[in-house]
Amino acid sequence: MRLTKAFQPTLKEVPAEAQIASHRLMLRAGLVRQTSSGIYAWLPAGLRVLRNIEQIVREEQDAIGAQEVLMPTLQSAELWRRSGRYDAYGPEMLRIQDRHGRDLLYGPTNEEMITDIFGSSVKSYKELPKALYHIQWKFRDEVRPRFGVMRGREFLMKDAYSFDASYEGAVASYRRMMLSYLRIFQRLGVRAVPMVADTGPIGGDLSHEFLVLAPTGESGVFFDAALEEQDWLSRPVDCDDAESLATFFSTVTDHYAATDEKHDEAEWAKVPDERKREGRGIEVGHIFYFGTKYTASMGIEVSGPDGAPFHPHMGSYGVGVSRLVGAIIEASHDDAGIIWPASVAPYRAAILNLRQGDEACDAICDRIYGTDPENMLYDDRSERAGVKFNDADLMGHPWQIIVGPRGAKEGKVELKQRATGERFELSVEDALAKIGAA
RNA sequence: CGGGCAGUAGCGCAGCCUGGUAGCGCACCAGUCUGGGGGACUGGGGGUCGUGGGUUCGAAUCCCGCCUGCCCGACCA
Repeated sequence: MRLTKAFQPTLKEVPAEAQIASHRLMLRAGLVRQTSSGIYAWLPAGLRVLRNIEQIVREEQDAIGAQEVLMPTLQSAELWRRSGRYDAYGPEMLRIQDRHGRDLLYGPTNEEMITDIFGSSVKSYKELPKALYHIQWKFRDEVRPRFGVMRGREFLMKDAYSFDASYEGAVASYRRMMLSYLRIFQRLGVRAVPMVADTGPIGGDLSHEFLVLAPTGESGVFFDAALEEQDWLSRPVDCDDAESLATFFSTVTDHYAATDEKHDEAEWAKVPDERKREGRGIEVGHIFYFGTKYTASMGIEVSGPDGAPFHPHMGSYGVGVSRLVGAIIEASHDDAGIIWPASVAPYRAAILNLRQGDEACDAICDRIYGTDPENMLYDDRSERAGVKFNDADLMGHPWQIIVGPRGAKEGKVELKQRATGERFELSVEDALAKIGAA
C-alpha cells in the first residue's frame, strides 16, 4: 500500500481520553477510533492486525479438528429463557426489541445457540465428538469500559464449543483445546501462560485462563519459568490419542502457575527460586469444561450405544481477538511506538523514501515495493525524513527499508529492524532476502 | 453502582473566577527556502463554545436540568 493512497491517520498528540500505552498507541497509529464508550471502529491498519490474529486462530483451531461456523450477533430471548439465563444474566446483557415487540439480545456468548443448533441436528453418539467455533462480535454492557479495546463493551471473540459422549471424551477435547491455545499465542508472538481458574459449581480442575505477560496487566501472576520456555509448535502431540494428550497436559499442569486470586504460598515455595517468575498478566483466553449444564437445561439428548438417550458433555473455549490487539501492544512497545510481532503486523515492512522525487530513490523504492505491494507500506509522501522515521516507529512495522539519496547512488538501502534497532546497509536484493520477501 | 473530573477548530489546550465582537500551539491549504529523526518564513481556511432552559441591554463566562466522555473503587472475557 502506498501511504499517499492509504487511509492511515497518525496523531502526533495523544487524545485526552487514552490513559494506557496500548490505547494511546492504537489511537496515535491510526488503528482504531472510538465511537462510543467501549465501542471502536477499526481503521485499515487495525483491521489488518485483527484479521491476522483471526487467521492464526483459525488455522490452529482447524488443526485440532474444530470446524468454523458463524452465528448471528442477535439472538432470541426465547433461547435464553430455555437455559434459564435470560433472567440470570443481569444488566450486562444488552436487550432489545424488534418492531413486533419480540425480545432480542445482542449475544454476550453463544452456549445456548450452539447447543440448540447442535441438538437439533445430532442424534447419535456416533457423531461425537464435535467441536465448533466462530469468530464473532459480542456485546457485554460493562459498567465501566476502559483501557481501549482491552475492556470494551463490543469485542471480537473466538468462541468454541465441544460436544462429547463422556467425561473422558470431554477431557480429551479440553486438552486438545489447550494445546491449540498454546500454539495460537506462541504464533502471535506473545507469552501466554495457562493458569488454573475457578470452575464455579462444576468443580474439578478443568478451567484455565491464559494470561499475556505485560506490566500493565490487571492480575498478578506467579508461575514456573518452565511454562514460558516450552516450544509448543514443535512438540509432537497426537490429538486423536488420549495418552499423547495426557502426556502433553501434564507438562502444563505439573508446573505451578496462578493468578494472585488463586495464589498458594505453600505450593509456590516448592518452586526452585531460579525458576520463579512473578509479574502481571492480561487475560486473553479462557477454557473450561462444564459437563451437561446446557444440554441438560435445554433438553438436548443423543442416543448412546445401548439406545438410551444421554446429555452430551460440553466445554467452551474463548479467545479475546480484539483484546489481543491491545494486549500484544502492552507486551510489545517502547517510547517511540508499537513493536509488532511479525505474525500480526499490519505490514511486514515500511519503505521510507527519504527524498521523494529523486530519480534514484524513487526507482529503488518502486522496485522494492513492486516485489510485494500487498504487504509493504510505501511511505511515498513528500514529508521530511524525520516525519517518516517517527511514523514508521509509531506504527511498528517489523522492518523499515530506508532509501536515501546517499545510498541510492550506489544501489544500497538501509534496513532497520524495529524490535532491536539494528541497522544494516545492504543491496536491494540482500535487504529483500533478509526480510524474507520474494 | 459509589466517589471525582471534563466537554471551546481535526488533536492538545487557554479564555470562565471579575459577563461586553472567540484565542494559542500542532495539524490543514497556497507559496518560497529546506531535505537522514516531527524544519523555517510569508499568506490563508476552519468554531451551533455538548445540549435545553433561565438571569441580563448583552452569556463560552452566572444559575438549573439533561446528554456525552474520562479517572479511582466495586465488578468483569
